[in-house]
Amino acid sequence: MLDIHFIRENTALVKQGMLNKGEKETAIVDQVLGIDETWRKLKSDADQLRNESNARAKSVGQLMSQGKKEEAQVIIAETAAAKDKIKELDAAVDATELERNELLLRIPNIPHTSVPVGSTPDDNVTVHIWGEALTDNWRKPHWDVVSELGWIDFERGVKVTGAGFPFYVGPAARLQRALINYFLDQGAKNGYQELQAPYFVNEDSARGTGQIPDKEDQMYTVPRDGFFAIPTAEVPVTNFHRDEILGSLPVKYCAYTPCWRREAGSYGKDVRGLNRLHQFDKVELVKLVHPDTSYDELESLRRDAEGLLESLGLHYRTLFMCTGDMGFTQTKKYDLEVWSPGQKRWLEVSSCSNFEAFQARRMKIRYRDENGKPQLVHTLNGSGLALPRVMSAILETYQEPSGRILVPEVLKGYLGAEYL
RNA sequence: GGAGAGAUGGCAGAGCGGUUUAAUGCGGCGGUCUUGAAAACCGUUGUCCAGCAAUGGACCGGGGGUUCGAAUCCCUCUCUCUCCGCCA
Repeated sequence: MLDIHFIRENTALVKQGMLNKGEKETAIVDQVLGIDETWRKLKSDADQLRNESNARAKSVGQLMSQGKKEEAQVIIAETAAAKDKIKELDAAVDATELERNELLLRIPNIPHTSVPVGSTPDDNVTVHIWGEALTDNWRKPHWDVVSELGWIDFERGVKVTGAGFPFYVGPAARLQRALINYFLDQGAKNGYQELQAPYFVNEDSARGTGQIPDKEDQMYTVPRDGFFAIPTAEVPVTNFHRDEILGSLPVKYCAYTPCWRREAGSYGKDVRGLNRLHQFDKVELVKLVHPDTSYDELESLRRDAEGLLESLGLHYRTLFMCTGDMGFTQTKKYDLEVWSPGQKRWLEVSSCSNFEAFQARRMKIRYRDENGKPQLVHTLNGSGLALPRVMSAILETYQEPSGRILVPEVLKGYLGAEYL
């Protein structure tokens, strides 16, 4: 969430940022400012009454210890009315604060000034292209490849769980495992500490990274225990340091986890084969950094992710996302899209974002500045990388006319074979 | 799952109804001394909210209650530890 002081002092900027992100109206900003003003008034009234009450209680104590019981009784009698008033004010303060915070959670982060203003994917800017697009017509889409070879069993996945929960069989399972190991090893080389994280999180964690409110519907839940199945490792890994003051920055983590997403409303070619699943594997990169360095850290994060695609020899492009195509929580975002030669289309395999202090404020993740005062860190994350679409791209890029699939050079050591 | 014990500042650890504005020690920071360092000594050192500031308020695991007054008493929840049970 945004700082209420910032909203107070930069009201127009916040409203413009909301509009650029595609929000239809900004009334919520005025609403939150009004409620904040009420809250501050109530709070100072309550503080003052409490101050008087504390002073009275203290003088009762003094009189009692001096044996002046009757004088003490007089003050005790005076106190009854004030007591009720304090209780009443406290209730009003709490209710107002709750309302204010609920509204604050619903105001999006505002885009960085460098971000192109736009409302559709056409307004995204391609900032980097690597490799050449394979366009041979003999290349089959990955779903044909895997069904002919029996490497991915979608039907049995439907039987056992439902659509979007496939089984990977034999070589596909091994390729998946090789990719996970390769990504984690590269993460370690780039200075990210490996973390094995919980696959379920509590409500506070889901709120910390911004899944709650409003995006609950994207997550699977375990109602009986109050858990959410993680939609990305970003949630547990960023929350690792929730409510902490960090000793040194930056802090960099990589983590492999499965991810679960309900993906309500998706259909058609978007969900064909491995394009969009309810459960998929991903290696995630997370950084907690000093505010002065966060945009440099975003560039190096992006390069770390791009390096993985390059070493795998996969044609990709990097998009600088426009204001309207960014999420609720980001200030700046790059998407990496890999070329799928069988489908002849781009597939998103990584999203690298800076959140500035938006998540850190919710999670109270801080460091100490040169004066020893706690300050909020900036948080960033990026996929490094999402597995199924990388796998599609490999199956389509490395297939030979004979139907065999060559193993990318960097994975040969992991798989111990030339061909899958 | 059952029984018992516990949760206090960066850490350790007192306090169990009114000089607690949370003792004391360690650690951190500043200083004296020293060519420099160590040791010793002196000072200082929590977080959050409102306020330009002075200042005021909140916080002793979370929530609620008793009281003029709660770290301290009561209820409740969560977590940790010890023992028993179960178990990959």
